[in-house]
Amino acid sequence: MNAAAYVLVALDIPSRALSDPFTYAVPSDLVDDAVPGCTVLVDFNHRPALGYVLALAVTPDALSRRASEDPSRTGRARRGLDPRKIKPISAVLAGPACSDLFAEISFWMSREYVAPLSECLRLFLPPGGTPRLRRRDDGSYTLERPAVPEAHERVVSLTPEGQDYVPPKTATRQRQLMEALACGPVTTRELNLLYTDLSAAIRSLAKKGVVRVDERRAWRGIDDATTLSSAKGTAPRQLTKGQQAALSAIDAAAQGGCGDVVLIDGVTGSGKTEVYLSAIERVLSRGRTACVLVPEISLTAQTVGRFRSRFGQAVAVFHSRLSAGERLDQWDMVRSGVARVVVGARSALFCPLRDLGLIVIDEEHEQSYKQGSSPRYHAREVAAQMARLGGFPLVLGSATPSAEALARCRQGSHLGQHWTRVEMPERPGSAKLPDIIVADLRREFSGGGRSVFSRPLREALLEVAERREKAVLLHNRRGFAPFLMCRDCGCVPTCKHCSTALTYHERTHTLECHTCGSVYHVRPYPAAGSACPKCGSRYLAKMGMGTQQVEDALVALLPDDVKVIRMDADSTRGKDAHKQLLEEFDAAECAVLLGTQMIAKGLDFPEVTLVGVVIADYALKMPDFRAQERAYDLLEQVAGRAGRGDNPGRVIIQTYLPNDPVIQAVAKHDRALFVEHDSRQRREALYPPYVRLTNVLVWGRNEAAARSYASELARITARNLEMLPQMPSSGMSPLLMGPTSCVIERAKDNFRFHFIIKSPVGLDVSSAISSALSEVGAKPGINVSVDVDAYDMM
DNA sequence: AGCACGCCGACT
DNA sequence: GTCGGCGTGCTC
Repeated sequence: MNAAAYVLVALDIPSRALSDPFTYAVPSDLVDDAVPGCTVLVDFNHRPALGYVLALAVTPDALSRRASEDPSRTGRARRGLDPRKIKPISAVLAGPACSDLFAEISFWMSREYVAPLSECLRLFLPPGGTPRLRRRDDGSYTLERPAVPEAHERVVSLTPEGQDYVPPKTATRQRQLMEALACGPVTTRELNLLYTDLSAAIRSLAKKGVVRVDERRAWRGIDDATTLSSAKGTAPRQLTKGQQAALSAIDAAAQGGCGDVVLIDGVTGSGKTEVYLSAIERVLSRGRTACVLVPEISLTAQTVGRFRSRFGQAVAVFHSRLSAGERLDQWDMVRSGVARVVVGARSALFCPLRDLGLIVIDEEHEQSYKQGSSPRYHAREVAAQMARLGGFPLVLGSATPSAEALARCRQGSHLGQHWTRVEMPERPGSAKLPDIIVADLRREFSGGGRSVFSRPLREALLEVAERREKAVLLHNRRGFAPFLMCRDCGCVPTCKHCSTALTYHERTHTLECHTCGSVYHVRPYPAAGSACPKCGSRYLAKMGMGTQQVEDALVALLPDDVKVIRMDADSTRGKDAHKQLLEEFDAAECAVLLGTQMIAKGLDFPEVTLVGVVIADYALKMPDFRAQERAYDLLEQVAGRAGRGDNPGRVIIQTYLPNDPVIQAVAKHDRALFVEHDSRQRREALYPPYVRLTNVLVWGRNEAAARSYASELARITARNLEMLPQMPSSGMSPLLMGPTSCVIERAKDNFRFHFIIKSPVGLDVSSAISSALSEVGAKPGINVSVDVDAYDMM
């Protein structure tokens, strides 16, 4: 017997100060249950605490050595642990529920992203399914068990003896039941859909031994429509050259066993999904499992359907719209091994797949792969780490790869992994690239045009109406919202608690703060009573355009028989609203789909002959070094919606900046033009991927305290950065800028300060910040958030 | 995180 | 003389 007497436990207390695991002894009666990944109750500092078992050992030394061996730990070396201090674990509360890599990946994430270990571990836990400890007012603790119950269903089947049973002539219900069971077992739920209450018949036939009823675990979250029609989709007979090249690159990476990365750089419609499916097929045939990440926005029934029709029952799906019960069941499908392929958003990376053999990240450049709250990880980086540890390939796919991925492929390797780019240029079938017309709004304006639509777009829309075709109109509101401005003094109303400009909501006549949610009632000019908060002028007027306003202009322009469908965050709030609106657009004879970026991704309607971009400039002129990349991606994607059928289609982009390189590159179908422009700018201004960029945010109610904490933290961090072994080959030393107040200076009555670190790739910024944090120490009322490889720096 | 220990002011 | 404020420090 090799019973482990000791375990390494990570406490479920989210504090950076408690990110080191603790050693506990295992009483002999718990030896069988205390396995890695299980939840335990321990006594910690004379009070109960929850923890997760990370590793087992026969002696306590083995565990402490493991922790101190870690070369990245910069604190003073862990002294030998006094064996008398070791306490036993009190109980095992839940079984192991984790993917194989959970302990190593949590450690890595905790260090890399300067996050509490327990926050990283929680990502791996069953959704809403672990016990929690609650402290009551009297100081005692109570254990809360998971609130989401498992679902079961009952299956009725014919017994061997019951095959030939003939019900009495008068027993209609029994005959119906026998009829239904003739082609195999049926669930009681299905019987209730087809017939009226058969429960009495089931009961009496079960008593006679003709049928039997089995209860089994039900998997909520599987769309019946897609599984019932699971006519297995098969691979196309012939793959394109590009697809074959991509597959052999993936094979080579799998053979290598070093966790190499393959970037599939293929235009929209070049068949990337087919490459994923084929690669997954090979992984499954080797008895391993696969995980596919898709941006939340394109996680539609269409996408999931492709996987389910190929792999049927074996596919679990994770996205934000699942209910708690559905989420738990999908998760259990993975844990129990029923599902061997997972398709989901960012967090699907952490579901309990065993023998993971492949990770695919589709639309690799998408921002949504970066988590916006602690631990602020990037799914691409976590996946790369998993691939490295598991020795399996990571496949990235994109039509507009991120600058980061392109740079690593150009380099050939990154942090010990090979990065290979495979190009898939061809668009199968007859589909041709659409013509792109840039409509110069400056000229429109000076010519007296005050309409939402320029002449070319107006005419094109009318032609679509006349020819009974379809059009897609993009109105991107990200980073831009309608606001009020005083025409006399130029003042823009801002939130009392936050310094953000308030957005104007026409329907409710309210100004809303999108940082804290405050609502102010106001009416703009020409309503009576409109007034500027500063100078009192009546001319407080609306600026910018909401989707509503574009919709109104569209309805006014087009004849009544053209259907106008608006799709944005507001109109897709309901459960299936997204799907319903798309179906409506599909069914219409002649229609215009007007929407925000959600319409740019993944929809495939061959009858669309016109794509219009109402104004491209909001996306371009954001104060963010990635704005150009995002704008290019958005325009490219939306342009790809045209010309999917036989008609090549037209794209019209309205802009005040017709000479901008991004617009030019899109218009000329020349990505190289954009990549060259963007990478030159990034290199010159020292932005990723040429450096790593880390944002450290400090906030608190007391302005002076927050400011001085930020400068102290910055000072110590700068000192630590200098102490790190430098990287002369990079040609730069780390740079710390700030601290300064944030773009959003105040939020929810907190004052916000931040500093930014630009460091050579490969330098351990995280440890410099970590040790600065523990040196400066926590201060009540002051919060710190560290964002390594930050995306949002407002 | 949370709680104990500890060292200085205003109270029965 | 004690009660209690919350500033460091430790928890396997």
